[in-house]
Amino acid sequence: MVQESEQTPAKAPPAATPRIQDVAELTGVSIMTVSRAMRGVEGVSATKRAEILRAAKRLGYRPNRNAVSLAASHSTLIGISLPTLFNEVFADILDGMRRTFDMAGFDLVIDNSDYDGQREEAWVERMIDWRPAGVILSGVDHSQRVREQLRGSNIPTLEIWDQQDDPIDICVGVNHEAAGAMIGTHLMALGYRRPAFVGVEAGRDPRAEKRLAGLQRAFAESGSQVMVRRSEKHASFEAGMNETIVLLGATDQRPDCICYLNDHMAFGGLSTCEKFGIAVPDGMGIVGFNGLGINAVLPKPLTTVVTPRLLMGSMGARLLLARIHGAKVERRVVVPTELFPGKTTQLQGFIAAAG
Amino acid sequence: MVQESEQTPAKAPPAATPRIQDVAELTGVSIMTVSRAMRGVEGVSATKRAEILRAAKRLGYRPNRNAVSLAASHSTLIGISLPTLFNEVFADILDGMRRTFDMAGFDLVIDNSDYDGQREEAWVERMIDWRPAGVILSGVDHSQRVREQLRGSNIPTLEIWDQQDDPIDICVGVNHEAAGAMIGTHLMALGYRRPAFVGVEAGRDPRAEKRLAGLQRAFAESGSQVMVRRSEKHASFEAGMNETIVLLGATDQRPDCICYLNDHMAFGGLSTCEKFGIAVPDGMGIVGFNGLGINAVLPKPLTTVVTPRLLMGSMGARLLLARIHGAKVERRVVVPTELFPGKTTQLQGFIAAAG
DNA sequence: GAAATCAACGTTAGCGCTAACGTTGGCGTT
DNA sequence: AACGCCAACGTTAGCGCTAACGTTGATTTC
Repeated sequence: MVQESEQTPAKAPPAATPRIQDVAELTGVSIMTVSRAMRGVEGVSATKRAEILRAAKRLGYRPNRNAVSLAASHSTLIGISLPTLFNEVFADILDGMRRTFDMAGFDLVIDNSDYDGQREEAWVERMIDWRPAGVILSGVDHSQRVREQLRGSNIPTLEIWDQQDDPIDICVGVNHEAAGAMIGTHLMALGYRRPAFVGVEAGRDPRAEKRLAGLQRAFAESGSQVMVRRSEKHASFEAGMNETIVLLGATDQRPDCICYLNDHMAFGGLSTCEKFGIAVPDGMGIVGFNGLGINAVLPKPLTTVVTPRLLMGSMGARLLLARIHGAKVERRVVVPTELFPGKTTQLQGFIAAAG
Repeated sequence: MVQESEQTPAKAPPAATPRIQDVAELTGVSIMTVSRAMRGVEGVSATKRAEILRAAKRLGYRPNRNAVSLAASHSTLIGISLPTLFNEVFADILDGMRRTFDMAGFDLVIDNSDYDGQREEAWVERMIDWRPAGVILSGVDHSQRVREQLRGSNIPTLEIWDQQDDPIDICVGVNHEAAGAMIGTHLMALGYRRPAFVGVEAGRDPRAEKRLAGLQRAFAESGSQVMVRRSEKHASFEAGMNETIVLLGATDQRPDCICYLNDHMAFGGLSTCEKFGIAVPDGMGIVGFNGLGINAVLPKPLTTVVTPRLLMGSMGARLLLARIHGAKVERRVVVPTELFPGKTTQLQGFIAAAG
């Protein structure tokens, strides 16, 4: 009989989580009006909007994001791939971006690739399956496939921390080659002639390689070769110590200054020199990179290059947001770096003793 | 005329991204069969499955995760809230979990709360809107609202790094109070009687407070009070230096040993002591926490408590996965810690010189 | 050899929302 | 008074997939 369906109102199985329908019924409007009210788009009178919002709050209604994402054909997720999380640089960049995305209502899906291109490639592919509002990659060195996939799917993409003329979409970063050259020029002016560089295995950190290239270019002017040591481990205090020990052991051609991949490594190098009784900066110049927090309290602050990581993060985030909202934005933003002359290099030029 | 619709086949607007429908048409089966084949569930012959998979690959078809999430009433996202990312402990825990979730096809939505309960609360609420497969929180100290929301929404929840009898759902962690007591007992056995503790502001790190409580409980047996210094900054090398300087300045009641919130702080303390000409361990005992990487290469390794962070991460991840798949699992797992006697505390008991 | 069984599929009905378009009634215009 | 216009709603048709329940034909059972 027809009665049955009336006796058992099919509409409301005691739903645990309220749906938009429930709010609509409670307020006596259509679900479309609720949708409009919730999203804050126009087409609802102020009175009704307030009423709907009150009802939603009373029911504890919150839009199901999966449904929103499907209906809107894109999610409010932002995918972000970093090489590693245990690194002050990326932690700072992330921190700079977080607030901006948070306030705009986006959630971050984070992955760390361990500096592995394959992993990044696989992750980008999976990320696209979420139809994210945007994707953020670190650096500008990505496989052709990654570039194609992101461009093809038309997802706003930000490359951060490094930069180039032809980014996938937009980029905000430091000119690493120039930063390296800046260090080299500075060291040459101070009279250093036997430079060394301590980094990690080639390919593990493309930005560091660019800085090395800049360093080499600068020193080439005085005909100086840059000795290069690459650690197989992370760019840490420990690795800095180990590689420095090796460099100090080269008695025939011991360098007169060492540039490190970052401040942590440089601090390890500084400690090693002091432990071995080598005076810094008189017997050895030490240069770090990034201007990390640790440098502010070291008894002997490192000569380093300060990178504006928080700024880069927030700027990148705002740019990507603008891009997501369809605004025309700069494709390439180069943020400035600054050389900080610490106490681990000479104060002024000196004549290097012949090797 | 009716012809129109036939002349313009409405089925295929030159879709950029292929849908399940496209694969179905290409293979000549229903979309349901494609769905089954893609997900690897039974109900498809091996031949047809292979054929479908080949077609999907050829078209570059990948399921839209938003649609999957909506249809399945839950997503393959795992929300994870950490107090901070710039911290080896949480980076390690995250690292331990990552692989497991990665292989199982889950993506991580990460947030860092900056040790702010309000932020965590807001994030949990927003996270639930994604109907995530699971949620991971750090520690066991959460607001009542967070507990209710997660329990009410029936989302598998893992609390990690700390533990208690009544977790929201399941927990995997260290017994911090016991670890603190272990340190205290050890120090007392070595003859130390004027202990100090260096941490951060109360409430910022509940785990550290529990360790302090354990330390106090142990030392109470010998009637010793624990001097407490709290930094307003992060628990870093720098903060360790600063607070140690203050403690060393207390000439009337200078402590004979200092326990730090973590190894980084302890290293800062060690450096400070050496800088001030205070012999370690003879003039001062130094104890860290966690057994971080840095300790492996320090010339004078710290006495510390080693926490199995990677293990905790992978164990937690596997447990949560099992929970997600409906298995009955332990609600509470306490992972063991180990005291590592370094060279920053006495090797055996000594009679403390009277203050 | 008829009924029962079971892989291997297909059909139907949504998941919970939004885009796009349709409707209504009040107000100004000439 | 007839018309146009425009807020302020409602209706319709999906977004792309899966759960649950058919259907079918070949194989098994006694």
